[in-house]
Amino acid sequence: MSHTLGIRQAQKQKTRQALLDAALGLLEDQSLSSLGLREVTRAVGVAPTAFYRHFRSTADLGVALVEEALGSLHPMIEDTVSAAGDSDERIARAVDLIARHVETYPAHVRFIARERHGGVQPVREAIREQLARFAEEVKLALAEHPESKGWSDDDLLMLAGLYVDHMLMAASAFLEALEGSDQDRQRVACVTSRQMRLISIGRHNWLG
Amino acid sequence: MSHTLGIRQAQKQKTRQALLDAALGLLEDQSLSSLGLREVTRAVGVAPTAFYRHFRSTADLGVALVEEALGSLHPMIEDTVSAAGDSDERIARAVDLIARHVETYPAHVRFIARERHGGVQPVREAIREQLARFAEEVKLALAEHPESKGWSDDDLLMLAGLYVDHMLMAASAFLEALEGSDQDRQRVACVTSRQMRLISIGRHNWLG
DNA sequence: TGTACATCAGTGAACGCGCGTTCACTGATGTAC
DNA sequence: TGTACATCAGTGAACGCGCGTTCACTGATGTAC
Repeated sequence: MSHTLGIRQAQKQKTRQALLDAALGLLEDQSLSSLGLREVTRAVGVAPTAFYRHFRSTADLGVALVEEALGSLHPMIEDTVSAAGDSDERIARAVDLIARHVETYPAHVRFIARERHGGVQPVREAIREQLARFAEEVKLALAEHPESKGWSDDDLLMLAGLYVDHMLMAASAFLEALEGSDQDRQRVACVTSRQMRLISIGRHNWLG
Repeated sequence: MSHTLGIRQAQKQKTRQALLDAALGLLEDQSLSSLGLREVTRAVGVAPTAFYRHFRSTADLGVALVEEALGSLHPMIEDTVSAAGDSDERIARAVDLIARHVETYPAHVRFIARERHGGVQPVREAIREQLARFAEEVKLALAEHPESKGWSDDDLLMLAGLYVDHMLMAASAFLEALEGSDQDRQRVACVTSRQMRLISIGRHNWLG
C-alpha cells in the first residue's frame, strides 16, 4: 500500500501529537510564554532533545496548536450561520453549538482565549489570522440571508466581527462556568442568547 | 506635619511603585506567568531580596497592577454612560474616551487584556471582580436613561455586560492599531462606533 | 528474496546560566525619655 | 535638644535546581541493487 505512511513517519506523527496533547494539558494552568520544552517532553516520556525533531521552539508548537484548535472549525461556521430557520432558532442553535464545543474541547478553547492576547507574538498573529478568516466566512454566510439586502460589504463585515468576538466571549464564559453548577451554565446560555437576540434586533432595524 | 509620611514610608512607596512600573514595562512582551522576580528587581536596580519587602510573589504584584489599571477607572464610567446627549453623541464620546485611554495607558490596557484569561488565577479573579463592578455600575447608569423604562434589572445587566465586553474588545483593537497608521486607528474607531450603534439600535427596539 | 548502505527519530551526557528563596547583616530612620 | 535603643527597607552571599541547547551516538526503518 503505497498510500499509507511508513512505520517511521507514523511513529513520528504519533510522538508529535503526544507533544501537542501534553502541551495543551500543561497550558490549562499557565501561559505559553512560561511553558518549558522540558516540561512537555517529561510529560510525554521522551528525551528533551526529541522536541527539536518536531518543533523549533514552544512558540512554534503554539502555532501548531492554533491550527489544531481553530483549523477544523471553519466548516462549522457555514452550518451555524447560513442554515435555515428564523433568528431565534439560529441563535438557539449557535449557543447550543458553542456550549457543546466548550464541553468537548475545553483545553483548546482555554488556549485560544488565553493566547489571543498572550505574550507570544507568532501565536497571537496566527490566532488573529484565523479569526479574520472566520469573520470573512461569517460575512459571506450572512450575505446569503434575505435580511442582508441593502447592506454594504463593509457593514456586513462589521456585523460579522461583532458575532465572532461575541462567540469568543460566550465560549470563554461557558468555560468559566464549566467548573460551576448546571445552573451557572444555564445562566450563561440564557444571557448569551439574549445578548445575541439584542444584536439580531439591532441588525433588523439597521438603517431602517 | 503629622499627616505626611515619614521618610522611610515615602521611600518604601517609591520603591514599590518602581517595581510596579518596571513589571508593567516587562509585561509588554511576555505574560505574568513567565515574569521573573529577579527580572523586575534588576530593572529597578535593587537586590532581588528587596522584592519580598513589597510583594509575596509576582502573582501578588499582578493583583496590585490590576488595582492600579482598573481601580481608577470607575469614576469614568459614570461620566461616559450617564451624561446627557443622544445615543450617537454618547457613542462618539465613549469611543473617543477609549481611544484616549489606550493612548495614555497602553501598557495597562495590554496587561488587562492579556491577563484577563491569563495563567495566573488570583489575577484573573481580580480582573473578573473589577469587570463585574464595572458592569454593575454601567447597569445603574443605564437605568437612569429614559429609554430604560420597562426594562428588568436582569436585562439591564445583560446589556451592561455586553457594553463592558465590547469596550474591552474595542480597547484591545485600538491597542493593536497603536503601532499602525493613523488610518488604522480611524478604521478601528469607525467600526467600533458602528458596532455600538447597532447594539444601541437593538436596545431601542428590544421588546418593542 | 537477500544484502549492503543511507536515513533519521530518539538518546543521554554535558554545558553554562539564571532562577526563587534563605539568612544574617547594615545603617538610616523613628521613638522614648 | 541630646542620647540610647528599636525598627525595618534594602543588602549580598549562598544554596540547590531546572532550564535550553550542543553534540556525538544508536539502532530501527527505508532503499538500491
